Amino acid sequence: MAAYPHHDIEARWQRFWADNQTFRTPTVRNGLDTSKPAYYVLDMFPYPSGAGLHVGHPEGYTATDILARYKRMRGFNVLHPMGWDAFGLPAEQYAIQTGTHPAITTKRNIERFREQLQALGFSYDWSRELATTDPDYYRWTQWIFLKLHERGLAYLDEVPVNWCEGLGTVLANEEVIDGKSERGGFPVERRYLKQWVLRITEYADRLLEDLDGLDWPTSTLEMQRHWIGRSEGAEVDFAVDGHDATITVFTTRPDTLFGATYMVLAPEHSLVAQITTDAQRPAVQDYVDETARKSDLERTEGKEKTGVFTGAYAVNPANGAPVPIWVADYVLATYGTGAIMAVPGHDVRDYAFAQAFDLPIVEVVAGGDLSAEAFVGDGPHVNSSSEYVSLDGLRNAEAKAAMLAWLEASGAGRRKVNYKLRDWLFARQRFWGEPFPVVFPEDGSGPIVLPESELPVRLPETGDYRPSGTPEGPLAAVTEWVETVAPDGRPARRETNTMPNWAGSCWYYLRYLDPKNADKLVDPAEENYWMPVDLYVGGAEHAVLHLLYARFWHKVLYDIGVVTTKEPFQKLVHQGMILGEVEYTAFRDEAGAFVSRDDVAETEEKDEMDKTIWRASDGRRVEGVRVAETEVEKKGDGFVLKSDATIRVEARAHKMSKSRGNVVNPDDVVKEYGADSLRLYEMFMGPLEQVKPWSTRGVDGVHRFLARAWRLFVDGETDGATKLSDDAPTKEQLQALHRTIQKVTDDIEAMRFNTAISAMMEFVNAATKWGALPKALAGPFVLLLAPFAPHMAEELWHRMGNTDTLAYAPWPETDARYLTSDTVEIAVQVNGKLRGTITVAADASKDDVLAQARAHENVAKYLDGAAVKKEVFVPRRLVGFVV
RNA sequence: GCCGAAGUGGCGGAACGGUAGACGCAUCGGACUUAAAAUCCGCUGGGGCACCCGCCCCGUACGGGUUCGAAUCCCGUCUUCGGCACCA
Repeated sequence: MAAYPHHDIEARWQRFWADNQTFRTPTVRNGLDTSKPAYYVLDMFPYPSGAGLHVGHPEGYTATDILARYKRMRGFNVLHPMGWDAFGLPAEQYAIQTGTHPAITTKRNIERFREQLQALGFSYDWSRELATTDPDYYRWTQWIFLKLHERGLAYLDEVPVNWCEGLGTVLANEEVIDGKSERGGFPVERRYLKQWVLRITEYADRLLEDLDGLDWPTSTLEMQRHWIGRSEGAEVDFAVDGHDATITVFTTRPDTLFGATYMVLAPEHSLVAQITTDAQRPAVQDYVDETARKSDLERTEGKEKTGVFTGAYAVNPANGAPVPIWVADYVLATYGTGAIMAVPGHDVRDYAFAQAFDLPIVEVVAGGDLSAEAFVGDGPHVNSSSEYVSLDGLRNAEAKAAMLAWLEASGAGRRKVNYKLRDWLFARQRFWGEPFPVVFPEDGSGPIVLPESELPVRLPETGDYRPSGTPEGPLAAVTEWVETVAPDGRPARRETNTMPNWAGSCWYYLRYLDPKNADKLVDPAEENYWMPVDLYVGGAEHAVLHLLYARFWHKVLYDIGVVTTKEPFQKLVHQGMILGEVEYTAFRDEAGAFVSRDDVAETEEKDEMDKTIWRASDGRRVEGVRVAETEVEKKGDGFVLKSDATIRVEARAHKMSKSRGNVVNPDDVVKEYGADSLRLYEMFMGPLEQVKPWSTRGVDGVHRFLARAWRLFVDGETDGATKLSDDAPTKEQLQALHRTIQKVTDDIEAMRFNTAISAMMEFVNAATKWGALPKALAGPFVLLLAPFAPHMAEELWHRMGNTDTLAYAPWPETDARYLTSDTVEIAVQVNGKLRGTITVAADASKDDVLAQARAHENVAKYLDGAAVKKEVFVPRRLVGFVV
């Protein structure tokens, strides 16, 4: 299907770029001309999986490559690096199965990924390539850990962790979805283990505030804000009647303190055992045991409230009233203080609980109907006074302020800001991760963090990679590695946990600036010149974790003077997912009869392939069968079978997956259509941020466009012979060119690559009609095409007689003279409806245009006999009459 | 349930509040060819009148509103996608 010799061309130019190091960017200390402006355009680096590149990868990479190539032509120094996020579970699992050291697998996968990326013609500076698994790299990951520890931001804690038997490891909260491991879907249970934890909460406020200056998608900013989850309120102390104990609660509604009719402790709360009365002890004990056995999933899935009375009472500090203390699992041990004051009148969860257990509901804010539901809105306070304090008549905001003032004055409470964000569990029981630079002396004294001079702490060359099945990782079994001596000479054991996958990706964007530096993480001169990253492109799945963790580390590095910017990534764009080709699915029952889509119900599963489907009317199983596009037709909102229009079918594109068999392999596309076609198609599909389905026919379309462009230059019969004309371009031709320059330039700047490509297609369509393309237009056009289809552009540039790469040729300038034409077409509306178009001189006066508009035959018909009340004149576009 | 994004031809998608459907795909027709492929040219939202240029009505998920004029702005509803989910 090759309509032009893309194989030869692409191989030749890839070799040229590599041989000539066309895209190598020198370091600042090594001769970079820093009088030029800097542009740092970064891709989220991939995990080099054994499956190789996916068509989703080149989407973002092509977008950044277009920007990189464009900015070079505009005179910027461009930093456009690539590397590998190479620690991770798959290599370790492969190691378990085959005994191959993960380093070997990783190296192999990286080589394949690099080859595949190079086959797509990306203009990376490969001299800056890095891998997180390289000891020269992770030495600095470890170094950052030392700095974190120095500043008290890394600590060992006995924390409830998500122990996953199936993976033989502990998972981070965010790696657990619905009580199962995100990877593999194994059950997860709680266990208490001593683990390294990073104090990210100390940076919560800064992480929140500094979001304001960033050019990021609003959804991502919102997700980060929610994840940090700052809420302002108060801590209130309740004395426990008959015990020398105080229960402190956190509340965002201190104004409702008078409405607190009971309290709830989380089952894990440390005071539960102490305050429970003997009579209630068996019931409480049972309840606590039961919740401990439950996974998070089971705890959250039943929406009905459960709980047990402890028999104890607390004293409401605002009025001295006794408040019964309950234990219930709807209160989380990990948020706030693990205890709440329950105000059923004005909190929906407390209301549900009070209803279930027949607890009193007191109105303290007027305006709702408490017999029906909790009232959470604003209103005047009632029933809220005592000998100590009164809020009656105040609305929420004033009542809050008044109560806070009283709490602080009386010592019963204090203002408090709380966060959903928790400290970051920073240890994994895995082999294939960064070792901690930490040893534990055999005598049982605390951990010793190694000095900088001992870095890097390397992973052992051999080992048994199997999870030990205990919370200790596989490294524990590598005796010759584990047994060591502490810096002071005492025998010691190494920390056998490793760092999580996020560690290496938290700071890689800095190492690209100075990848070979043996003395420093990054030289200040490099950091100063390049940072921050001007454009960062990657998947929305990293909206919270990677981006939040990286921002945290960046701020720590800022505090210790390694970097000079508060934020690492100035502008962020998420590319949308590429789905498989649209598929039509019909449903049939066990007897083989078709069932309409409307009559099919399905279970809600995370993974589509796990869904069960049945006929809604009788509950019998049905199965989906694929039907060809030719078998269906559009009817109403959806598609139906041509053979039976009452049977609606499902028409949708699915996520690419091996099990569905709809994965498109970029290698195949490159082989058949070439890299330029793949690049162009991925950009032409639609807006970068949008989810969009793959279409092989669409690839064909852009390939045809490239072939048409090729034929403008090269005679298909003789190859080599140029078809360009020496004629001076006409004014019309120059106008076409300059409009294209303008449009392509604007669209690249705004990352609207699909419409930039449309503009070039229009130019080629016009040029095809001209018969021959004048040389004076051919050069600028090739330069416009270059960021998108660099191989073809280089080849054509070369064939036009240029001897060097066009990678640094100046970007074509628009000439304003050719952006306007002498005449313009103007729409004529009467009462807002289009009634005709007229062609007038571009600089025609308002009166002339109006006169011409009135003279238009069809317009005149509508104006005839009607009084014109208003005339609208939009220069160069439209006139309107209101009658 | 909450937060965010989005609903436009057969399909992917274009449209500073100003001629809706650019560009591409698919379909159909024509040219070239012994034929096919490739290529080139043309048509293509729906309906109606005219069938010679043309003209009219409807149409951007649905219902309202603002405006001379709304895919675009405002209010409400529905649907889809992504995220969060007892966070006090």
